[in-house]
Amino acid sequence: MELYAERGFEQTTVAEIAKRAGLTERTFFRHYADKREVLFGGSHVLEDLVVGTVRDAPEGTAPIDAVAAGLDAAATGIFSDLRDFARRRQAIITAHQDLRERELIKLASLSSALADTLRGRGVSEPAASLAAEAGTAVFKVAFERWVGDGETRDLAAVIKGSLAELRSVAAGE
Amino acid sequence: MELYAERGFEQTTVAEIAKRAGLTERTFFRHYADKREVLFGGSHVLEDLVVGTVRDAPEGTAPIDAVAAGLDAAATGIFSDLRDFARRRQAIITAHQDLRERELIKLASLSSALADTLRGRGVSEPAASLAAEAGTAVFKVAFERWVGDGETRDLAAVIKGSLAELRSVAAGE
DNA sequence: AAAGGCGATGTCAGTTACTGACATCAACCG
DNA sequence: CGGTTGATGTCAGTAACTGACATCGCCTTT
Repeated sequence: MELYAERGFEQTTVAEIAKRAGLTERTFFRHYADKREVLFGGSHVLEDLVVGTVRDAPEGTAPIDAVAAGLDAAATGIFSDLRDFARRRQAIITAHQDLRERELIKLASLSSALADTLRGRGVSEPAASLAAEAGTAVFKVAFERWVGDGETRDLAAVIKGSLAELRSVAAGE
Repeated sequence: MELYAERGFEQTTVAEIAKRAGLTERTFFRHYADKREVLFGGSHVLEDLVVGTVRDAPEGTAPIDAVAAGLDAAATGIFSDLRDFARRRQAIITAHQDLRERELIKLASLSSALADTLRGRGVSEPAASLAAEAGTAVFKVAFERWVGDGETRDLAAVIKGSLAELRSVAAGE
C-alpha cells in the first residue's frame, strides 16, 4: 500500500513490491494471486462475519433485517477503528479501474454468500438474491459516504440511515 | 465470441482473434482497450437508453419508478430478440473471473450514470444513489433469471416481478 | 491532376504481469 | 541421523499491452 500510494498502482511493479518486502517476485505471487489482491486480503473476514451473523439471526427475522444485522456487526466489529486506513486504501482503489473491478467482485461475492445463507434459512428466490443485493447496495453507498468528506457519524449509523432511505425509495417516495 | 466459445477465454490469444478478423494485433488494441472489452461493446447502448428514458420521465415520477421505466425500455428495446445471444455471451462471462469483473463495472457505470441523472432531476443523496443501486440490482437479478433455465417470461416481465419482490423485501416481509 | 493532410492500419521493439519446472533449504519427525 | 514437508529462490517462457514510427488510401484544395 505504501508503494501504491507513493507512485500509483500502475507505476508500481511487482518487482519493487517484492524488493521492499525482502522477497522474490515469485514468492509474491505465491502469497497473492495477482497485483490487485494485495489490497483485498480482508474481504473474507468481512464476508465471514456478515454471513455468520445472518446465519445466527433469530428464526423468523425478516431477510432484510437479518442482512442489516450482519452489516451492523461488520461496521462495529471491523471498521470502527479503521477509518483512516479505509480512506487511504479507498483513495488508491478509486483511482484505478482494475482495482474498482476487483472491489466490485468482492462485494458481489459477499452478496452471493449472503443469498446462499438466506436460502439456507428458508428464504426463496428471488427474494434471497434481492435481499442480499439490496443489503450490499446499502453497504456500498454507506461505505462511500463514510470514507468521504464531511461525514462524522460512524459506519453503523450511516448504514442504518441508508437502509431507512432505501426503504423509502423502494416504497416509491 | 466464436473463439472464446470454442477454446475458452484464457486459451484464446489476441493474436488468434486478430488473425481471424484479418487484422493485426496492434489494430485490435486500437479498437478494444483490452481482451475483455470485446464482449461489452453494447454496454453504452444500454446505458444511453436507460439514462435517456429516466431523464425524459414525467416530472414528479418517483425515482424508483423512473428507473423502472428505464429498465423496461431497455428490456423491450434491446434484449427482446437477443435471448440466445445473451445466453451464449453470458456462458462465456460467468466462466471467467476477469469477465465477471468487467461486467460488474459496466453495471456500476450504469448505476453511477443513473444516480447522476436522478440528481439532475432534483433527487437528493443518498436517495439518488440508492434508487440507482436498487434498480441495477433488480436488473442484475432479473437478467440472471432471464438467461437461466426454466424462465419463459420475457425480460420486461421478469424485471417487473423482481421489482415487486424487492419492494416486499425492503418493506421487511 | 497534383499536392497535401488525415485517419486507419502495419511494423517493431520493449515492458511487465503471471506461470511452470526444478533446486534449495530449514524445520520437524520418526 | 535420514527423510519428509513447506516455503522460498532461480530460471525460462508466454502473452497482454504500449509507444514510436512508417505506410497507405481517401478526401480536399488549388
